[in-house]
Amino acid sequence: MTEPTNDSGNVRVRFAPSPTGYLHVGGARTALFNWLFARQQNGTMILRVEDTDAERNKPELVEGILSGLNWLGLNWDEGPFYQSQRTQLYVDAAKKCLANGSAFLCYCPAEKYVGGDHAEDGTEGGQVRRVVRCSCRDGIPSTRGTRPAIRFKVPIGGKTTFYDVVFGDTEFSNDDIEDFMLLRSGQDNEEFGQPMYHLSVVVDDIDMRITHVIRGADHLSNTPKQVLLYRALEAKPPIFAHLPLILGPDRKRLSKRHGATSVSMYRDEGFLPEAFQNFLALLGWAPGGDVEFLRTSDLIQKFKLEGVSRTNGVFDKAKLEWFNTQYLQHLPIEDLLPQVEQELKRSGLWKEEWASGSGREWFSRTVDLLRPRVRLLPDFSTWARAFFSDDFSIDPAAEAKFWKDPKIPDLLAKLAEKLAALPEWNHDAGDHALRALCEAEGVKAGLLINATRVAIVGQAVAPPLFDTMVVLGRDRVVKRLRAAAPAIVAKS
RNA sequence: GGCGCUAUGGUGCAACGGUUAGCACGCGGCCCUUUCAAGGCCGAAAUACGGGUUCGAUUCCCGUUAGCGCUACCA
Repeated sequence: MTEPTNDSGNVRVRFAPSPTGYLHVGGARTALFNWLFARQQNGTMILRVEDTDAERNKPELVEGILSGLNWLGLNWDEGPFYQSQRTQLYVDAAKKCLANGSAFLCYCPAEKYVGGDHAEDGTEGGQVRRVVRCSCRDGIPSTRGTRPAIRFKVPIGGKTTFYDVVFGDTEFSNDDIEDFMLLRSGQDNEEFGQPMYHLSVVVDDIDMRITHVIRGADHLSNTPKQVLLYRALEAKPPIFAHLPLILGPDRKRLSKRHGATSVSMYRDEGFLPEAFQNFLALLGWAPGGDVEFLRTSDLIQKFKLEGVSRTNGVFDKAKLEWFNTQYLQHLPIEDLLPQVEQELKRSGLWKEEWASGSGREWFSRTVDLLRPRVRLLPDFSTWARAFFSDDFSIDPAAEAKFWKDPKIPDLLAKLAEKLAALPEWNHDAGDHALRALCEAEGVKAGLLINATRVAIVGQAVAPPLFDTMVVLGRDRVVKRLRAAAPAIVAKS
């Protein structure tokens, strides 16, 4: 995945995370939409790490971002490329702008250009300073003896327009665009310092022949600057598609305050990647119509940039959980098995005999029996532990709920012997045996059914009893029943 | 402050000039029942506000309001 490959399709897209944090939900959705579009168009997906800011960049985070993408099944065809290793390209481009008059050497102190949220110091007569046109752009250095930075020389007057697949034709007045920084001023012996975002993005998108820039709508207002840069570098701008932002329940931009915002947290909680993908795809996009359960292949087939919403959306964890249960319940069993296998390996309950043959069949039947009641993958190791291990404990709440009746120990003991003597072992045989016993003892079948469930799986909640007994096998069931009776007596 | 974007139930989407405004999550109720889920049925719940345009506006235009974004020698 590191070597550039020749592209068969002509669509080329990229996902360009900055390693200043983990892969968050919004980034994952951007990556997903790029990926869906690339795969559908038979195009090329490029991964580019935007690590030009040496101070904020944390190289160790790259690995987490890549593994998050891998977990979601979002693979790439070229890269990862690192901008920190491509500095010369950006410097050359900036100098080209300088040479053709579309950029200038700026000697102003940084504070002069500060605006917006950072404008406390830049206030002038109560007015917040915004667009700055300093004298440097006309070749008159504002300050002597300082090292210059390179700024883009935004045209005076006129408009910059571009087409966005999601937001349509968009235009900005050039007079509203500040002369943005291309290259920082140099430190020590450097001629110039680090390249800035707009420069490196545009240079790379040109160099990598990106055809569609699919990214968060927070970049919509940045786009005219980049369009101006494309022109200055004599390149044709790509097609833009800006995606609405993902917000927390309080309608603020999703952040750590909202709990889990990193995709790795969802992986660790035990969500199925395909369910997560399905959920994410439907946040800001819909195929039209009422279908919601869309597997990866469906998404690839139906995805359309034109169908992307322009409205910011709230991340709704309850809906994500619903998607997960849908996948747990409706996935072809063979697609679910490997995930459960992985979970059992993680928790140390896995046995090699379940890997193939009759063991695999048993494993498949058991998972199939369990899955309507599972919400997250780890439930297989915790709630359903008794299905995979003899080392399990009786849930105190289940005990309190279903072992109250003083007749229970005796009934369980009798049931054990009755089951042990059964000529055959299947659902109906167990059913009949239990009901016959209850009739003879004059108790309701429900009483013993519930008590038996607790005895053999340790839980108040489990699959239907007689199916559970079949899956567990006669030996286990009888053994657990025999153990339960004296245990109850001992406690009371 | 300036510029930009957005506005359908609590949430995610649908309806892209004509529907009793649809679906899903969540919520409430009922059914099923061997626990708990699942499933089935039913219910409460929305076009931000004000003007236009039109025979007719959720849909097109303008304004207001609100939210978000950008406004860094961050990305």
